[in-house]
Amino acid sequence: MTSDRDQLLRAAADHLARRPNATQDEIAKAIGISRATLHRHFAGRRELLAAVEESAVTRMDEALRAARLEEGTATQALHRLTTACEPVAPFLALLYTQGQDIPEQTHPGWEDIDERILELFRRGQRSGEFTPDLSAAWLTEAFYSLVAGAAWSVQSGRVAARDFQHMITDLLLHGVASAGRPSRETDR
Amino acid sequence: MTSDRDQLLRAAADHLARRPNATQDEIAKAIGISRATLHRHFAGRRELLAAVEESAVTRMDEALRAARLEEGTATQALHRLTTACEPVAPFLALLYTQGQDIPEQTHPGWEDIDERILELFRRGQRSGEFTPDLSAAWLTEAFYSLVAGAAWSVQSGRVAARDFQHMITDLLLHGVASAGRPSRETDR
DNA sequence: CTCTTTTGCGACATAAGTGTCTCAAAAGAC
DNA sequence: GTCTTTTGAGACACTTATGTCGCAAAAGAG
Repeated sequence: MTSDRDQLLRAAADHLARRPNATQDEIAKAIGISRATLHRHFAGRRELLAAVEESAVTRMDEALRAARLEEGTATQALHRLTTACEPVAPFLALLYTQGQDIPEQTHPGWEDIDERILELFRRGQRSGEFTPDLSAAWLTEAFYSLVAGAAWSVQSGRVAARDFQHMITDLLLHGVASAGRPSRETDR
Repeated sequence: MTSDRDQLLRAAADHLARRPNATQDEIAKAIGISRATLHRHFAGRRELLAAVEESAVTRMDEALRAARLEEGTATQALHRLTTACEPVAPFLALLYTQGQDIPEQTHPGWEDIDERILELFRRGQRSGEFTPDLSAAWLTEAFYSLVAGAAWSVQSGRVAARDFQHMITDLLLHGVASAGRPSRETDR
């Protein structure tokens, strides 16, 4: 039984998102391999988390590239961003459980990622699509929070995976108040 | 130097929110007491987290009671809820780092709390104030996510504490898109 | 099929963190 | 001021988890 490292990483990340204090022994059991094998791939918790983060940064980078945030309206770009983030969401949810200082301080890649998302919100504000009443910093934080929250809800079965993109962007763009909400076609 | 248990709990929770894997030794140092004293108040990590959760449930219960969610419009109630949650937000942020299964499974109090928030969103949907396009389950999850995200942002200095209530409810009610946003007075 | 690589198991060594205890010092109460 | 309570420090015992190793079995490659 040869294990695909990426698959192991994903399964381990999933388990850790639910049980952030899990031991290596517990993780190994949960994903169906031996502790020795887990150790051969990720020599301890530190290295496992570092691999998760590395993977998250790489995938977020790819997602952002695929989303081409400078093209089209800011609203369209936000849709593309959310869709592109979906496969990375479980990783982001896990990183949230490790504390807020990890992303910013341990991997330089986050700075660039944050800056690009921040710039999207700023662009939307400059173009008049997005309100200037809420700071771009808060909007970026809110975006991450909603993505992580959605990932957890999907994982726990409270909401359907197919609604991921829609529920985040709909709430982020239009909020919950009925008054002022666009009809279904106005977004595009 | 006599330590106030509640104050210790608060300080420990703050530290743990930033460093979820911190040892008791590290926590004790960070909050300025000895490990022995920390142990006298909270006999180990398990007991510390249990105290945090107990405190969070109690405070959320009080917050919900103070917010009187059945009174007035759902929109008004949401404002009151967010304001009332503010002092509990750092505890909620910490509980997020401990995994999503902790709140629902370890303390029965969360069920009641969740149900009351869920009911607020449902009430808003029934009255036509809130859109039926987004599930109440997602809205409840999103509410928690934004509260935790705001708590982290305030803690890290990225946004100002005085903006807590406004930035959450504004985003949750109206979203970020300029089109369709109410003027400043339409909320009340 | 053979040969190579990967894996799991079990045992034990090692490391890190927690629990416990004593006692003097510090702080609180009156 | 005296007496009581709380605290911190240090030492050591205990617990838990991780690291390491050898080797046979399982799996993969050709």
